[in-house]
Amino acid sequence: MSSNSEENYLKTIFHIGFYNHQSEVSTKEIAQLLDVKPASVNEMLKKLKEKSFVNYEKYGKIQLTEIGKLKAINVIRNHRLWETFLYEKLDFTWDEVHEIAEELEHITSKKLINKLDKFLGYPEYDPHGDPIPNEKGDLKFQSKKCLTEIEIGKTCKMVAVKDNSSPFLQYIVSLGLGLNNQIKVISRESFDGLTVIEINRKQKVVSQKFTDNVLVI
Amino acid sequence: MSSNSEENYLKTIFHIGFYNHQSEVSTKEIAQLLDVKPASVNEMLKKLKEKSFVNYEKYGKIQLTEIGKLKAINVIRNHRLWETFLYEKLDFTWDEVHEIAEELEHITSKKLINKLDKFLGYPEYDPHGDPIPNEKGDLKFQSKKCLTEIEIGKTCKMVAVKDNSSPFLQYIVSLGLGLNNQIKVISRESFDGLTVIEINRKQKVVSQKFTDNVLVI
DNA sequence: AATTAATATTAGGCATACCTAACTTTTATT
DNA sequence: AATAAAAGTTAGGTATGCCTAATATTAATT
Repeated sequence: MSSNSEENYLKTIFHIGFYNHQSEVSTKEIAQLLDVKPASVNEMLKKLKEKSFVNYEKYGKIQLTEIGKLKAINVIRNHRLWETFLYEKLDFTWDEVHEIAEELEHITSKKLINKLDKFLGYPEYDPHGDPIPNEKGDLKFQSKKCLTEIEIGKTCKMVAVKDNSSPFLQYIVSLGLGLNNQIKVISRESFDGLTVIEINRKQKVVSQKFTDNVLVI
Repeated sequence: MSSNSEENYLKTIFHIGFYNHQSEVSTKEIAQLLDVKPASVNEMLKKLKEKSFVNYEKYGKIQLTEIGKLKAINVIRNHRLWETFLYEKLDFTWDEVHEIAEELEHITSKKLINKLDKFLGYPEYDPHGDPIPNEKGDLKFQSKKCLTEIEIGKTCKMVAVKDNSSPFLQYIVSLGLGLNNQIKVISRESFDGLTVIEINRKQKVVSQKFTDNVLVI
Protein backbone atom coordinates (compact mmCIF):
# COMPACT_ATOMS: atom_id res chain seq x y z
CA MET A 1 0.00 0.00 0.00
CA SER A 2 1.08 3.54 -0.72
CA SER A 3 0.30 6.48 1.51
CA ASN A 4 -1.40 9.63 0.29
CA SER A 5 1.89 11.39 0.60
CA GLU A 6 3.69 8.89 -1.60
CA GLU A 7 0.96 9.16 -4.19
CA ASN A 8 1.25 12.92 -4.23
CA TYR A 9 4.98 12.72 -4.84
CA LEU A 10 4.52 10.27 -7.71
CA LYS A 11 1.82 12.41 -9.25
CA THR A 12 3.96 15.51 -9.00
CA ILE A 13 7.06 13.86 -10.48
CA PHE A 14 4.94 12.62 -13.36
CA HIS A 15 3.43 16.03 -13.96
CA ILE A 16 6.75 17.82 -14.08
CA GLY A 17 8.21 15.29 -16.50
CA PHE A 18 5.09 15.27 -18.63
CA TYR A 19 4.83 19.00 -19.05
CA ASN A 20 8.56 19.52 -19.58
CA HIS A 21 8.44 16.77 -22.18
CA GLN A 22 11.48 15.33 -20.45
CA SER A 23 12.28 13.30 -17.42
CA GLU A 24 14.46 16.05 -15.99
CA VAL A 25 12.92 16.42 -12.58
CA SER A 26 14.62 18.29 -9.75
CA THR A 27 14.29 18.08 -6.00
CA LYS A 28 13.63 21.80 -5.90
CA GLU A 29 10.75 21.67 -8.38
CA ILE A 30 9.07 18.83 -6.53
CA ALA A 31 9.47 20.72 -3.28
CA GLN A 32 7.93 23.86 -4.74
CA LEU A 33 4.94 22.09 -6.23
CA LEU A 34 4.20 20.09 -3.10
CA ASP A 35 4.93 23.03 -0.81
CA VAL A 36 7.46 21.15 1.27
CA LYS A 37 11.20 21.64 1.83
CA PRO A 38 13.82 20.01 -0.41
CA ALA A 39 15.04 18.00 2.56
CA SER A 40 11.64 16.32 2.82
CA VAL A 41 11.66 15.53 -0.88
CA ASN A 42 15.06 13.94 -0.52
CA GLU A 43 13.86 11.75 2.29
CA MET A 44 10.82 10.64 0.32
CA LEU A 45 12.88 9.91 -2.79
CA LYS A 46 14.84 7.36 -0.79
CA LYS A 47 11.63 5.63 0.21
CA LEU A 48 10.27 5.70 -3.32
CA LYS A 49 13.52 4.24 -4.61
CA GLU A 50 13.36 1.53 -1.96
CA LYS A 51 9.90 0.62 -3.27
CA SER A 52 11.07 0.71 -6.90
CA PHE A 53 8.85 3.63 -7.84
CA VAL A 54 11.74 5.87 -8.92
CA ASN A 55 15.25 5.44 -10.31
CA TYR A 56 17.57 7.74 -8.50
CA GLU A 57 21.16 8.06 -7.36
CA LYS A 58 22.63 10.63 -5.02
CA TYR A 59 22.91 13.98 -6.85
CA GLY A 60 21.64 12.15 -9.94
CA LYS A 61 18.57 12.16 -12.14
CA ILE A 62 15.13 11.55 -10.77
CA GLN A 63 12.95 9.37 -12.96
CA LEU A 64 9.82 7.31 -12.44
CA THR A 65 10.06 3.57 -13.03
CA GLU A 66 7.35 1.91 -15.09
CA ILE A 67 5.59 0.91 -11.89
CA GLY A 68 5.90 4.41 -10.48
CA LYS A 69 4.52 5.86 -13.69
CA LEU A 70 1.54 3.53 -13.63
CA LYS A 71 0.84 4.47 -10.03
CA ALA A 72 1.05 8.15 -10.87
CA ILE A 73 -1.25 7.82 -13.85
CA ASN A 74 -3.69 5.92 -11.70
CA VAL A 75 -3.87 8.77 -9.22
CA ILE A 76 -4.39 11.19 -12.11
CA ARG A 77 -7.17 8.98 -13.42
CA ASN A 78 -8.86 9.02 -10.04
CA HIS A 79 -8.46 12.78 -9.78
CA ARG A 80 -9.92 13.54 -13.18
CA LEU A 81 -12.84 11.16 -12.82
CA TRP A 82 -13.76 12.68 -9.48
CA GLU A 83 -13.47 16.17 -10.95
CA THR A 84 -15.82 15.14 -13.72
CA PHE A 85 -18.26 13.73 -11.17
CA LEU A 86 -18.18 16.89 -9.08
CA TYR A 87 -18.67 19.11 -12.10
CA GLU A 88 -21.23 17.09 -14.01
CA LYS A 89 -23.28 15.48 -11.28
CA LEU A 90 -22.93 17.71 -8.24
CA ASP A 91 -22.90 21.06 -10.05
CA PHE A 92 -19.65 22.31 -8.68
CA THR A 93 -18.02 25.10 -10.64
CA TRP A 94 -14.89 24.75 -12.65
CA ASP A 95 -12.66 26.28 -10.01
CA GLU A 96 -14.03 24.31 -7.04
CA VAL A 97 -13.46 20.76 -8.21
CA HIS A 98 -9.69 20.53 -8.03
CA GLU A 99 -9.28 20.92 -4.29
CA ILE A 100 -11.91 18.33 -3.38
CA ALA A 101 -10.58 15.89 -5.99
CA GLU A 102 -7.18 16.17 -4.31
CA GLU A 103 -8.72 14.30 -1.38
CA LEU A 104 -10.96 11.93 -3.30
CA GLU A 105 -8.16 10.75 -5.59
CA HIS A 106 -6.60 8.75 -2.76
CA ILE A 107 -9.57 6.51 -2.02
CA THR A 108 -8.14 3.06 -2.53
CA SER A 109 -10.88 1.03 -4.20
CA LYS A 110 -10.23 0.20 -7.88
CA LYS A 111 -13.76 -1.10 -8.16
CA LEU A 112 -15.05 2.27 -7.00
CA ILE A 113 -13.17 4.13 -9.71
CA ASN A 114 -14.25 1.75 -12.45
CA LYS A 115 -17.87 1.97 -11.37
CA LEU A 116 -17.61 5.75 -11.20
CA ASP A 117 -16.12 5.74 -14.71
CA LYS A 118 -19.08 3.71 -15.95
CA PHE A 119 -21.57 5.93 -14.12
CA LEU A 120 -20.08 8.98 -15.84
CA GLY A 121 -20.29 7.29 -19.24
CA TYR A 122 -16.55 6.75 -19.70
CA PRO A 123 -15.63 10.40 -20.19
CA GLU A 124 -12.49 11.21 -22.19
CA TYR A 125 -11.75 14.63 -20.77
CA ASP A 126 -12.17 16.22 -17.36
CA PRO A 127 -13.79 19.63 -16.78
CA HIS A 128 -10.43 21.34 -17.36
CA GLY A 129 -9.99 19.68 -20.73
CA ASP A 130 -7.34 17.26 -19.55
CA PRO A 131 -7.53 13.70 -20.85
CA ILE A 132 -8.63 10.95 -18.45
CA PRO A 133 -6.35 7.88 -18.56
CA ASN A 134 -8.11 4.54 -18.97
CA GLU A 135 -7.80 1.65 -16.53
CA LYS A 136 -4.67 0.34 -18.26
CA GLY A 137 -2.93 3.67 -17.88
CA ASP A 138 -3.15 4.87 -21.48
CA LEU A 139 -3.10 8.63 -21.51
CA LYS A 140 -4.18 10.48 -24.63
CA PHE A 141 -1.72 13.11 -25.65
CA GLN A 142 -3.35 16.07 -27.30
CA SER A 143 -0.66 18.33 -28.67
CA LYS A 144 -1.53 21.61 -27.05
CA LYS A 145 0.11 25.01 -27.31
CA CYS A 146 0.25 27.94 -24.95
CA LEU A 147 -1.88 30.85 -26.02
CA THR A 148 1.43 32.77 -25.97
CA GLU A 149 2.62 30.81 -29.02
CA ILE A 150 -0.37 31.56 -31.24
CA GLU A 151 0.38 33.99 -34.06
CA ILE A 152 -1.37 37.33 -34.33
CA GLY A 153 -4.56 37.13 -36.32
CA LYS A 154 -5.09 33.43 -35.75
CA THR A 155 -8.03 31.89 -33.93
CA CYS A 156 -7.70 28.94 -31.59
CA LYS A 157 -9.73 26.95 -29.07
CA MET A 158 -9.02 26.79 -25.34
CA VAL A 159 -8.91 23.13 -24.32
CA ALA A 160 -7.13 23.20 -20.98
CA VAL A 161 -5.27 25.28 -18.44
CA LYS A 162 -1.87 24.75 -16.87
CA ASP A 163 -2.63 26.40 -13.57
CA ASN A 164 -5.58 24.75 -11.84
CA SER A 165 -5.69 27.13 -8.91
CA SER A 166 -8.99 28.64 -7.91
CA PRO A 167 -7.96 32.29 -8.40
CA PHE A 168 -6.81 31.61 -11.95
CA LEU A 169 -9.92 29.66 -12.88
CA GLN A 170 -12.13 32.35 -11.39
CA TYR A 171 -10.29 34.96 -13.41
CA ILE A 172 -10.91 32.95 -16.58
CA VAL A 173 -14.59 32.76 -15.78
CA SER A 174 -14.69 36.51 -15.14
CA LEU A 175 -13.29 37.08 -18.62
CA GLY A 176 -16.31 35.26 -20.01
CA LEU A 177 -14.12 32.39 -21.12
CA GLY A 178 -14.92 28.68 -20.84
CA LEU A 179 -13.64 25.35 -22.07
CA ASN A 180 -13.75 24.90 -25.86
CA ASN A 181 -14.33 28.59 -26.43
CA GLN A 182 -12.77 30.33 -29.41
CA ILE A 183 -10.01 32.87 -28.84
CA LYS A 184 -8.66 35.19 -31.52
CA VAL A 185 -5.29 36.82 -30.98
CA ILE A 186 -5.55 40.47 -32.04
CA SER A 187 -2.17 41.88 -31.06
CA ARG A 188 0.79 41.24 -28.80
CA GLU A 189 3.28 43.67 -27.26
CA SER A 190 6.76 42.27 -27.81
CA PHE A 191 8.15 44.15 -24.81
CA ASP A 192 6.14 42.38 -22.11
CA GLY A 193 3.90 39.93 -23.96
CA LEU A 194 0.73 41.89 -23.15
CA THR A 195 -1.85 40.47 -25.53
CA VAL A 196 -5.21 41.63 -26.86
CA ILE A 197 -7.57 38.71 -27.44
CA GLU A 198 -11.12 38.53 -28.70
CA ILE A 199 -13.65 36.37 -26.88
CA ASN A 200 -17.26 36.36 -28.10
CA ARG A 201 -16.57 39.49 -30.15
CA LYS A 202 -15.30 41.33 -27.10
CA GLN A 203 -11.70 42.39 -26.82
CA LYS A 204 -9.74 41.87 -23.61
CA VAL A 205 -6.20 42.72 -22.61
CA VAL A 206 -4.37 39.91 -20.86
CA SER A 207 -0.85 39.45 -19.47
CA GLN A 208 1.76 36.97 -20.61
CA LYS A 209 1.35 35.17 -17.31
CA PHE A 210 -2.22 34.57 -18.42
CA THR A 211 -1.41 33.45 -21.98
CA ASP A 212 1.30 31.13 -20.64
CA ASN A 213 -1.30 29.31 -18.60
CA VAL A 214 -3.98 28.89 -21.24
CA LEU A 215 -3.63 25.82 -23.46
CA VAL A 216 -5.18 25.82 -26.92
CA ILE A 217 -5.42 23.78 -30.10
CA MET B 1 -9.16 20.42 11.83
CA SER B 2 -9.61 16.87 13.04
CA SER B 3 -7.67 13.92 11.73
CA ASN B 4 -9.27 10.79 10.34
CA SER B 5 -8.17 9.00 13.46
CA GLU B 6 -9.86 11.50 15.75
CA GLU B 7 -13.04 11.27 13.72
CA ASN B 8 -13.02 7.49 13.99
CA TYR B 9 -12.69 7.68 17.76
CA LEU B 10 -15.57 10.15 18.03
CA LYS B 11 -17.76 8.04 15.77
CA THR B 12 -16.98 4.91 17.78
CA ILE B 13 -17.64 6.54 21.13
CA PHE B 14 -20.94 7.83 19.81
CA HIS B 15 -21.93 4.42 18.47
CA ILE B 16 -21.23 2.61 21.69
CA GLY B 17 -23.18 5.14 23.71
CA PHE B 18 -26.03 5.20 21.22
CA TYR B 19 -26.54 1.46 21.03
CA ASN B 20 -26.14 0.91 24.77
CA HIS B 21 -28.65 3.70 25.31
CA GLN B 22 -26.21 5.09 27.82
CA SER B 23 -23.06 7.08 27.86
CA GLU B 24 -21.17 4.30 29.62
CA VAL B 25 -18.23 3.91 27.31
CA SER B 26 -15.09 2.02 28.28
CA THR B 27 -11.53 2.22 27.03
CA LYS B 28 -11.61 -1.49 26.33
CA GLU B 29 -14.72 -1.34 24.16
CA ILE B 30 -13.34 1.51 22.09
CA ALA B 31 -10.10 -0.38 21.64
CA GLN B 32 -11.92 -3.50 20.48
CA LEU B 33 -14.09 -1.71 17.97
CA LEU B 34 -11.23 0.30 16.50
CA ASP B 35 -8.86 -2.65 16.61
CA VAL B 36 -6.20 -0.80 18.59
CA LYS B 37 -4.74 -1.33 22.05
CA PRO B 38 -6.25 0.28 25.16
CA ALA B 39 -3.05 2.28 25.61
CA SER B 40 -3.65 3.99 22.28
CA VAL B 41 -7.22 4.78 23.24
CA ASN B 42 -6.03 6.33 26.46
CA GLU B 43 -3.60 8.53 24.62
CA MET B 44 -6.23 9.68 22.16
CA LEU B 45 -8.74 10.39 24.93
CA LYS B 46 -6.30 12.92 26.36
CA LYS B 47 -6.10 14.68 23.02
CA LEU B 48 -9.86 14.63 22.57
CA LYS B 49 -10.30 16.05 26.06
CA GLU B 50 -7.75 18.76 25.25
CA LYS B 51 -9.86 19.72 22.24
CA SER B 52 -13.08 19.62 24.26
CA PHE B 53 -14.58 16.73 22.33
CA VAL B 54 -14.92 14.46 25.36
CA ASN B 55 -15.41 14.87 29.09
CA TYR B 56 -13.11 12.52 30.88
CA GLU B 57 -11.14 12.15 34.09
CA LYS B 58 -8.51 9.57 34.92
CA TYR B 59 -10.23 6.22 35.58
CA GLY B 60 -13.52 8.05 35.15
CA LYS B 61 -16.40 8.10 32.70
CA ILE B 62 -15.89 8.77 29.02
CA GLN B 63 -18.55 10.96 27.50
CA LEU B 64 -18.80 13.06 24.36
CA THR B 65 -19.28 16.79 24.78
CA GLU B 66 -21.94 18.50 22.67
CA ILE B 67 -19.28 19.52 20.18
CA GLY B 68 -17.86 16.02 20.10
CA LYS B 69 -21.31 14.59 19.55
CA LEU B 70 -21.97 16.93 16.65
CA LYS B 71 -18.66 16.00 15.09
CA ALA B 72 -19.46 12.31 15.47
CA ILE B 73 -22.91 12.69 13.96
CA ASN B 74 -21.40 14.59 11.08
CA VAL B 75 -19.07 11.74 10.27
CA ILE B 76 -22.02 9.35 10.46
CA ARG B 77 -23.96 11.60 8.11
CA ASN B 78 -21.09 11.53 5.63
CA HIS B 79 -20.76 7.79 5.94
CA ARG B 80 -24.43 7.08 5.34
CA LEU B 81 -24.77 9.49 2.44
CA TRP B 82 -21.76 7.94 0.71
CA GLU B 83 -23.17 4.47 1.32
CA THR B 84 -26.40 5.55 -0.28
CA PHE B 85 -24.51 6.95 -3.26
CA LEU B 86 -22.50 3.77 -3.72
CA TYR B 87 -25.57 1.60 -3.47
CA GLU B 88 -28.03 3.67 -5.48
CA LYS B 89 -25.85 5.25 -8.12
CA LEU B 90 -22.85 2.99 -8.54
CA ASP B 91 -24.65 -0.33 -8.09
CA PHE B 92 -22.54 -1.63 -5.28
CA THR B 93 -24.09 -4.41 -3.25
CA TRP B 94 -25.29 -4.09 0.28
CA ASP B 95 -22.22 -5.66 1.78
CA GLU B 96 -19.63 -3.72 -0.22
CA VAL B 97 -20.56 -0.16 0.62
CA HIS B 98 -19.47 0.01 4.24
CA GLU B 99 -15.75 -0.40 3.73
CA ILE B 100 -15.47 2.21 1.00
CA ALA B 101 -17.64 4.65 2.92
CA GLU B 102 -15.19 4.31 5.82
CA GLU B 103 -12.72 6.18 3.64
CA LEU B 104 -15.09 8.60 1.95
CA GLU B 105 -16.61 9.76 5.22
CA HIS B 106 -13.47 11.73 6.06
CA ILE B 107 -13.46 14.00 3.02
CA THR B 108 -13.58 17.43 4.57
CA SER B 109 -15.84 19.51 2.34
CA LYS B 110 -19.24 20.37 3.87
CA LYS B 111 -20.33 21.72 0.53
CA LEU B 112 -19.57 18.35 -1.04
CA ILE B 113 -21.76 16.50 1.41
CA ASN B 114 -24.63 18.90 1.06
CA LYS B 115 -24.48 18.71 -2.72
CA LEU B 116 -24.30 14.93 -2.52
CA ASP B 117 -27.34 14.96 -0.23
CA LYS B 118 -29.23 17.03 -2.80
CA PHE B 119 -28.08 14.82 -5.67
CA LEU B 120 -29.41 11.78 -3.84
CA GLY B 121 -32.74 13.50 -3.21
CA TYR B 122 -32.28 14.01 0.53
CA PRO B 123 -32.57 10.34 1.51
CA GLU B 124 -33.75 9.54 5.05
CA TYR B 125 -32.24 6.08 5.38
CA ASP B 126 -29.06 4.46 4.12
CA PRO B 127 -28.93 1.06 2.38
CA HIS B 128 -28.71 -0.68 5.76
CA GLY B 129 -31.83 1.03 7.01
CA ASP B 130 -30.02 3.38 9.34
CA PRO B 131 -31.29 6.96 9.51
CA ILE B 132 -29.19 9.69 7.88
CA PRO B 133 -28.72 12.73 10.16
CA ASN B 134 -29.50 16.10 8.58
CA GLU B 135 -27.04 18.97 8.32
CA LYS B 136 -27.94 20.26 11.78
CA GLY B 137 -27.19 16.88 13.33
CA ASP B 138 -30.74 15.73 13.99
CA LEU B 139 -30.80 11.97 14.01
CA LYS B 140 -34.14 10.17 13.72
CA PHE B 141 -34.59 7.53 16.30
CA GLN B 142 -36.65 4.65 15.06
CA SER B 143 -37.43 2.37 17.96
CA LYS B 144 -36.19 -0.94 16.65
CA LYS B 145 -36.19 -4.39 18.23
CA CYS B 146 -33.96 -7.37 17.76
CA LEU B 147 -35.58 -10.20 15.85
CA THR B 148 -34.85 -12.19 19.03
CA GLU B 149 -37.48 -10.20 20.92
CA ILE B 150 -40.33 -10.80 18.49
CA GLU B 151 -43.00 -13.16 19.80
CA ILE B 152 -43.74 -16.43 18.08
CA GLY B 153 -46.42 -16.11 15.42
CA LYS B 154 -45.83 -12.39 14.88
CA THR B 155 -44.71 -10.84 11.62
CA CYS B 156 -42.25 -7.95 11.49
CA LYS B 157 -40.20 -5.99 8.99
CA MET B 158 -36.41 -5.95 8.84
CA VAL B 159 -35.26 -2.33 8.81
CA ALA B 160 -31.60 -2.52 9.76
CA VAL B 161 -28.77 -4.71 10.96
CA LYS B 162 -26.47 -4.34 13.94
CA ASP B 163 -23.49 -6.03 12.40
CA ASN B 164 -22.41 -4.35 9.16
CA SER B 165 -19.66 -6.79 8.34
CA SER B 166 -19.47 -8.23 4.87
CA PRO B 167 -19.85 -11.90 5.88
CA PHE B 168 -23.00 -11.15 7.84
CA LEU B 169 -24.53 -9.09 5.05
CA GLN B 170 -23.68 -11.75 2.51
CA TYR B 171 -25.31 -14.36 4.70
CA ILE B 172 -28.46 -12.26 4.87
CA VAL B 173 -28.53 -11.98 1.10
CA SER B 174 -28.04 -15.74 0.76
CA LEU B 175 -31.14 -16.25 2.92
CA GLY B 176 -33.10 -14.29 0.33
CA LEU B 177 -33.62 -11.49 2.80
CA GLY B 178 -33.40 -7.78 2.02
CA LEU B 179 -34.21 -4.47 3.63
CA ASN B 180 -37.90 -3.92 4.39
CA ASN B 181 -38.72 -7.58 3.88
CA GLN B 182 -41.32 -9.28 6.05
CA ILE B 183 -40.22 -11.88 8.53
CA LYS B 184 -42.59 -14.17 10.39
CA VAL B 185 -41.37 -15.92 13.50
CA ILE B 186 -42.57 -19.53 13.40
CA SER B 187 -40.89 -21.07 16.44
CA ARG B 188 -38.02 -20.57 18.84
CA GLU B 189 -36.02 -23.09 20.84
CA SER B 190 -35.75 -21.78 24.40
CA PHE B 191 -32.57 -23.81 25.06
CA ASP B 192 -30.34 -22.06 22.50
CA GLY B 193 -32.53 -19.50 20.78
CA LEU B 194 -32.56 -21.39 17.49
CA THR B 195 -35.41 -19.83 15.53
CA VAL B 196 -37.48 -20.83 12.54
CA ILE B 197 -38.50 -17.84 10.44
CA GLU B 198 -40.52 -17.50 7.27
CA ILE B 199 -39.25 -15.33 4.44
CA ASN B 200 -41.24 -15.18 1.20
CA ARG B 201 -43.17 -18.27 2.25
CA LYS B 202 -40.01 -20.24 2.77
CA GLN B 203 -38.93 -21.41 6.21
CA LYS B 204 -35.35 -21.03 7.38
CA VAL B 205 -33.62 -22.00 10.59
CA VAL B 206 -31.41 -19.29 12.04
CA SER B 207 -29.25 -18.99 15.17
CA GLN B 208 -29.69 -16.57 18.02
CA LYS B 209 -26.50 -14.84 16.91
CA PHE B 210 -28.38 -14.09 13.72
CA THR B 211 -31.60 -12.90 15.32
CA ASP B 212 -29.62 -10.71 17.72
CA ASN B 213 -28.18 -8.85 14.77
CA VAL B 214 -31.33 -8.28 12.77
CA LEU B 215 -33.32 -5.18 13.69
CA VAL B 216 -37.03 -5.04 12.97
CA ILE B 217 -40.11 -2.90 13.51
C1' DA C 1 -11.79 -7.61 54.36
C1' DA C 2 -8.24 -9.72 51.52
C1' DT C 3 -7.03 -11.44 47.39
C1' DT C 4 -7.50 -12.02 42.53
C1' DA C 5 -8.93 -10.54 38.12
C1' DA C 6 -10.05 -7.05 34.96
C1' DT C 7 -9.41 -2.64 33.34
C1' DA C 8 -6.97 1.72 32.87
C1' DT C 9 -2.79 4.32 32.77
C1' DT C 10 2.09 5.59 32.19
C1' DA C 11 6.66 5.16 30.20
C1' DG C 12 9.50 4.37 26.58
C1' DG C 13 9.83 2.87 21.41
C1' DC C 14 8.81 2.86 16.43
C1' DA C 15 7.29 4.58 11.64
C1' DT C 16 5.69 8.40 8.86
C1' DA C 17 6.34 12.79 7.22
C1' DC C 18 7.44 16.99 8.04
C1' DC C 19 11.00 20.73 9.75
C1' DT C 20 15.75 23.67 10.43
C1' DA C 21 20.54 24.14 10.19
C1' DA C 22 24.83 22.57 8.65
C1' DC C 23 27.35 20.51 5.09
C1' DT C 24 28.46 18.62 0.23
C1' DT C 25 28.24 18.51 -4.55
C1' DT C 26 27.24 20.52 -8.87
C1' DT C 27 26.72 24.43 -11.86
C1' DA C 28 27.58 29.12 -13.18
C1' DT C 29 30.43 33.21 -13.19
C1' DT C 30 34.34 35.72 -13.10
C1' DA D 1 40.91 27.23 -12.93
C1' DA D 2 39.15 29.50 -8.79
C1' DT D 3 35.38 31.17 -6.62
C1' DA D 4 30.55 32.11 -5.79
C1' DA D 5 25.89 30.64 -6.14
C1' DA D 6 22.51 27.20 -6.42
C1' DA D 7 20.89 22.80 -5.59
C1' DG D 8 21.04 18.54 -3.09
C1' DT D 9 22.02 15.92 1.11
C1' DT D 10 22.58 14.62 6.01
C1' DA D 11 21.80 15.02 10.93
C1' DG D 12 18.98 15.86 14.49
C1' DG D 13 14.32 17.48 16.07
C1' DT D 14 8.90 17.61 16.21
C1' DA D 15 3.94 15.82 16.05
C1' DT D 16 0.83 12.01 15.13
C1' DG D 17 -0.67 7.62 16.19
C1' DC D 18 0.38 3.33 16.96
C1' DC D 19 2.90 -0.43 19.94
C1' DT D 20 4.72 -3.38 24.35
C1' DA D 21 5.71 -3.88 29.07
C1' DA D 22 5.23 -2.32 33.60
C1' DT D 23 2.33 -0.17 37.00
C1' DA D 24 -1.92 1.66 39.20
C1' DT D 25 -6.67 1.51 40.10
C1' DT D 26 -11.20 -0.43 40.25
C1' DA D 27 -14.30 -4.40 40.36
C1' DA D 28 -15.22 -9.18 41.44
C1' DT D 29 -14.56 -13.26 44.15
C1' DT D 30 -13.55 -15.84 47.86
